[in-house]
Amino acid sequence: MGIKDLLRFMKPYVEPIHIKKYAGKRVGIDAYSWLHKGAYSCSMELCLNMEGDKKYQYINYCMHRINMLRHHNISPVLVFDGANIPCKALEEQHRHSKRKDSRDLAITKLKEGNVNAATEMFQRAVSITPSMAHQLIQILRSENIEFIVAPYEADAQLAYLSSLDESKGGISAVISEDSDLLAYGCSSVIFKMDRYGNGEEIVIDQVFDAVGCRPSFRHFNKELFTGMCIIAGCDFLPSVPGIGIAKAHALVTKYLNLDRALSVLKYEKGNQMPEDYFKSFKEAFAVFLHARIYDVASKRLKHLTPLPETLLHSLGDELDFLGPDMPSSQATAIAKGQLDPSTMKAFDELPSSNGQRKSTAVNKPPESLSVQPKRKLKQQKTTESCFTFVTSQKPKNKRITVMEKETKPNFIDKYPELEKLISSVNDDMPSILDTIPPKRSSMVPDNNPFKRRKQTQVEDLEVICNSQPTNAINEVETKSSSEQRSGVTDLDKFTPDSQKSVESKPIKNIRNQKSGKKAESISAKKKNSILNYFSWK
DNA sequence: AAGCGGTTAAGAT
DNA sequence: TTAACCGCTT
Repeated sequence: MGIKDLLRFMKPYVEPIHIKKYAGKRVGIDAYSWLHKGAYSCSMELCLNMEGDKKYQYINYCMHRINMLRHHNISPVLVFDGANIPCKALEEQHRHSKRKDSRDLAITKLKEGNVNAATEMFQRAVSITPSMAHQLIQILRSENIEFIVAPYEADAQLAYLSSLDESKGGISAVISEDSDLLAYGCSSVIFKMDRYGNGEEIVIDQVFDAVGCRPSFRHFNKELFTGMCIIAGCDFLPSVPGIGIAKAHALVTKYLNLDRALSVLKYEKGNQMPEDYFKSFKEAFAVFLHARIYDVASKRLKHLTPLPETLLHSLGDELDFLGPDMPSSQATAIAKGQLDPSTMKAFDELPSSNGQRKSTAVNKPPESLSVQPKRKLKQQKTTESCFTFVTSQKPKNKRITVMEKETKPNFIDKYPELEKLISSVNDDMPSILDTIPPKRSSMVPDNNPFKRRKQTQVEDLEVICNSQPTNAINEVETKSSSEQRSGVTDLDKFTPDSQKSVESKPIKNIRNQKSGKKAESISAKKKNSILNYFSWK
């Protein structure tokens, strides 16, 4: 996922920070990455759609982090993925089938009694369903936490918000794990943020401005940077064999012009280059720079950055690969979390995550459990456990221990029979949670557990942060004319001589040998050349 | 020197 | 599931 090796390559520009750097600011969050991490701890419960509240622990995880941010006076803005864009359809399909395989294997292992192996496979099998996202959204609503569901890629939406002034609903930084954010043009991205708020930040303007730091990005701009990312290999277009991030960077640095860089690339690697590479490149470029996003102010879909008429033309007036446009009302309903962006059905009418639960109760977030008449006692306890982030008067460490111990001893005892396991887990759980006084959540915890641990760590970090690289003197700046730079990234000027090659079959190379069948069926569609590349994966 | 496939160690929940 | 490392290839 993301841009191959980009983060490693950008290492010199990574700065350890603490999130409190953004105190008083709005910060965007790639909700999917949190949902996914949160789902690890309850992957089996989610995969099997087991009864009980354990499967809502991912919500706990997300809220924990949200409250950590709020503790530092940061306004979180959670951004959810919408529909898949067509160019990602194949990859999604692929992931889905891998997850299904993992799930089947997990169940087999479980039946065999190998719980450890089963757990591992369940963790590979979890997928984040719209239903899960919606459950988190319901909590966010009730807790007055800002969120938005992107029409398509959350990354693009985050990049758009990142480009807006805070006074216009913009955000000052993005928390994510995905290097794609940089390719989308986010100005400030925080990677690997832990539960205390420590993370690694890349600020793209600092990258462009840095003198004497290698690799040098002097004279780069966002378009060139995105172009470099695509050449290095991204989700939408694999790199030409033998080309990685370093070569891509060297090419773009040398010519500061994507047309020329690609021409040279074709000259040097033409024989290994798919015929429609240029067109695919342009489409990938459009995905990164002109993706469809939701504009809150106008309540409409817009392009991340305005799409030049000429580029539109050179793409054959064909923008389906960005996902279809949609009416304002629909886009708004999606953005507000009222419509499932994939099915376009209202969320309340959705069946539960795997579509087979009888009771609606299990489909509701833990918050609602206190009004469920059935199994009241147990559920109230667990409900509380789902909100430990908010109020606990207890020391955090104690809580964490409780949560950890809650699971394993339980299902280990029961593994021999899957059916029993599914139906009865939680029903006779040891009441470890009994020791926790049932308290109702309050939004802003004064006793926020993140505080203590953080302060010491943060101070250490600040020392690190202040030590800037000072080897600047050695850097010899390459002279390049500004005329050369101006407009050089204008993709409209692309003159690929192989536009029609979209219809041609993908060139055989190492990557497509395994999936030749798929590749052909796709090229038969001859719709979108990016798809041809996906079939190679 | 860079890419790339394979292996291994460390991390998280 | 990364990240780091090794050895082989270009």
